[in-house]
Amino acid sequence: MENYVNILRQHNLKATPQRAEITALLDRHGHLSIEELYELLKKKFHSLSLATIYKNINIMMENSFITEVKIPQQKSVYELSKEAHAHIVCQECNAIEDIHLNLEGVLTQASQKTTFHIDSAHLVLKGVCSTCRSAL
Amino acid sequence: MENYVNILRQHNLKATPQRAEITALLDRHGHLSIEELYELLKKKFHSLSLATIYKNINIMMENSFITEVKIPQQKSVYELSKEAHAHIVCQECNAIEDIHLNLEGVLTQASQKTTFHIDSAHLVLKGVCSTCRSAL
DNA sequence: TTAAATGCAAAAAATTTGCAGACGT
DNA sequence: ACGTCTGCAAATTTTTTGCATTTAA
Repeated sequence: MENYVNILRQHNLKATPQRAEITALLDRHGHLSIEELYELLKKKFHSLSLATIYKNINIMMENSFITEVKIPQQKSVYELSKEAHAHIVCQECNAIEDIHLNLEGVLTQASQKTTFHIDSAHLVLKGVCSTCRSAL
Repeated sequence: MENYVNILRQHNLKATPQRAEITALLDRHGHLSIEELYELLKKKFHSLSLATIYKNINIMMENSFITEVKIPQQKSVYELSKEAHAHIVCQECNAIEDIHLNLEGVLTQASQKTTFHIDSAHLVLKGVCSTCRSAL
């Protein structure tokens, strides 16, 4: 947990216990929605306010400490910022996995087909995870 | 406009004037947010209710007539459903362009790196359009 | 010690619902 | 004529804000 305190400070965020726990939860779970975070945080901080979560999510995003992942047909989830990567989401159980892909090919294609200068790519794949697939 | 009436009916939607106009606006503008739609619709239907927009957006999505496009750091926009394609968004002026890309390469990569069975891909590119670029 | 964070309550914004009257088919 | 849609008002849900108190540094 001392770990999380340091990484918070590196992002110019005061290391409060609530923030350390948010960090720990995101680290452990990978991706969590606001309500999921709230439910989990409340176990440790009984008097926790939703407002605190929103304020922290917002400042953590401003400081590029966490990133929002917008997923078609679902609520947004948040993750600790890391190098660019894609996501794959299970349509059955909503499990989310990070997946590192080489997008050079598509980015080259894209630059040829548009007059935009491209800065970043956000890719979300939808499918069915192996657990759900074997359960069918 | 007769056109829009037909395409609405093909999707099992009663062709009301409000719906025809929503269709026309999406067809003309490509991508619109809820508030943009509301502002534009109000010009034609002074007594229009936001509730009507929400109800229509929802039923149109259920009937796969329109599709929501979720964009990082911005409000969602809606478009008439068409064959799968990616989007490129200007960070300066929020302009959105459709872009058809061949994703075979990444999908192949992805299937090799995950145990998920992949059904669809949602790709949003971020960058700067040529107009904004020359304005810098 | 001081600026910033928390928690609470209230406010604002976004979305949904219920219902009476109007309208599409 | 029937079932659905619209518009309005009210209800929910989601997110933000203000302020007194606490707390990290």
